[in-house]
Amino acid sequence: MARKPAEQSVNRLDILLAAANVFRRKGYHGAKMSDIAAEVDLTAGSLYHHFPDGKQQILIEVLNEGLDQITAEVQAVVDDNTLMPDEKLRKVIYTNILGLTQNTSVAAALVFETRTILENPEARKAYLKRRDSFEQLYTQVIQEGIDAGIFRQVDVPIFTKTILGAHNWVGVWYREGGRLTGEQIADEMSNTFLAALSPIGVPTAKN
Amino acid sequence: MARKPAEQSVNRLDILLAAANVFRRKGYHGAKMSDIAAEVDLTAGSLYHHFPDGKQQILIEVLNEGLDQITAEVQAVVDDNTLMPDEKLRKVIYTNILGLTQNTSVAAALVFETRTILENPEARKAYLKRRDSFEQLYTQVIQEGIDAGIFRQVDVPIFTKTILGAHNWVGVWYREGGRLTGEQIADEMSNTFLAALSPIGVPTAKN
DNA sequence: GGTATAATTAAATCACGATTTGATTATTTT
DNA sequence: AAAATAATCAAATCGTGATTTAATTATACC
Repeated sequence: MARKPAEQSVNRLDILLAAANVFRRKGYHGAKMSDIAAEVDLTAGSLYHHFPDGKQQILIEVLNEGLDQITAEVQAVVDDNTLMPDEKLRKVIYTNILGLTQNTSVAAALVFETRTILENPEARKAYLKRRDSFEQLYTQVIQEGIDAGIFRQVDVPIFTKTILGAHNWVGVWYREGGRLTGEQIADEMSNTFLAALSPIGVPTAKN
Repeated sequence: MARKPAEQSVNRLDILLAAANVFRRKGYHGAKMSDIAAEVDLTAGSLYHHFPDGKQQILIEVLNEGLDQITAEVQAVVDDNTLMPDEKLRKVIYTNILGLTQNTSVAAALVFETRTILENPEARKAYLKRRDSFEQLYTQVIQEGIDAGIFRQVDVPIFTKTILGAHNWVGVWYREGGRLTGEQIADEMSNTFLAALSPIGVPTAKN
């Protein structure tokens, strides 16, 4: 039954990537089906052969695939029990940022287009669940470090959102061929957050 | 000539605020002129009396006003020469975050809708200039601290974007009436970045 | 080679939403 | 209370863009 797909025809993944590119340039609502189609040398109507449920479904799959992939990469680090909390967090941040710089279109979609998917009641719940799981990876690692006395006592949810906000933004401003490589940026940012968690030298709030 | 505006009629600022609210809920492209109008008890057509140039002009003014206001608040702190670099940065961060939590609709627009304005060639240049000036406020304060030997030697542009990314994200997730007040969040986050700049306890990169 | 299925297209359809237009009502000025 | 101007509305207009449809071409399977 399941016949081998033809070699030259486009597949779902091609289309998702193309869509992510167009979304980055114009945003979801600004992206015409014909724009996405053109990106893979098709006509607008042809997309409905691959995605019968249309434009919104394409967005949903871009975000789900994108989030799942980055989650898997980070999860692998979290599951590595040979790492101390500080090394682990450093590697988590590094992995996360490198992932974003390697696929900026999807990274940007995860920042800018999530809101759109959240308006869809069915997709909403599933997506929020995924996103919470992802966020959990960070809270978990940070909490472990605090419990182990390696990190100072921060407000874990806020610190997590601080990291994630900084990360998200990388997907927006990073451009290949810029002053720094993805690796250098990932290094610098993991240094920053590790320093922020260092238990010594905590400044006292003056406000 | 300039007659006093009628007491009950809506003014431009009402409309800009209303638009920001709708933009937050639906995004610029998802926001109908009738949605914005309804928010101030008008019909879609009436908006053209106040904004002859239409929807995009409304967005442009929302972003310009919003950015100008937050810039002014931060600038005032930067100009205070009685502050040491670390106190100054703390206060800058605090002020910035508090500003965002106090007007989340505009804050969200500054994150999500900037891309739209950048597609408009005329508005683009002016807006980028404003945004650069704003970013400069941070790079300047951070650099001063490094030069004074109070901060460790970070990559200033990256550190700035790290801070700004974290800030931007506050405007997205913060909700009034949540676990923490805007002040508490501002405190926590300024602690984080001040700690990150602390010259002692710098962890060595292991990647 | 013939048949079933997949991939694609060109040309409708169809709704929606920004903007325009031509009144109508309110307010201010004198 | 006119006259002028501002604010508003209801009802067109008008283009655009997602989706549908019916046909055409390509590929896989036997």
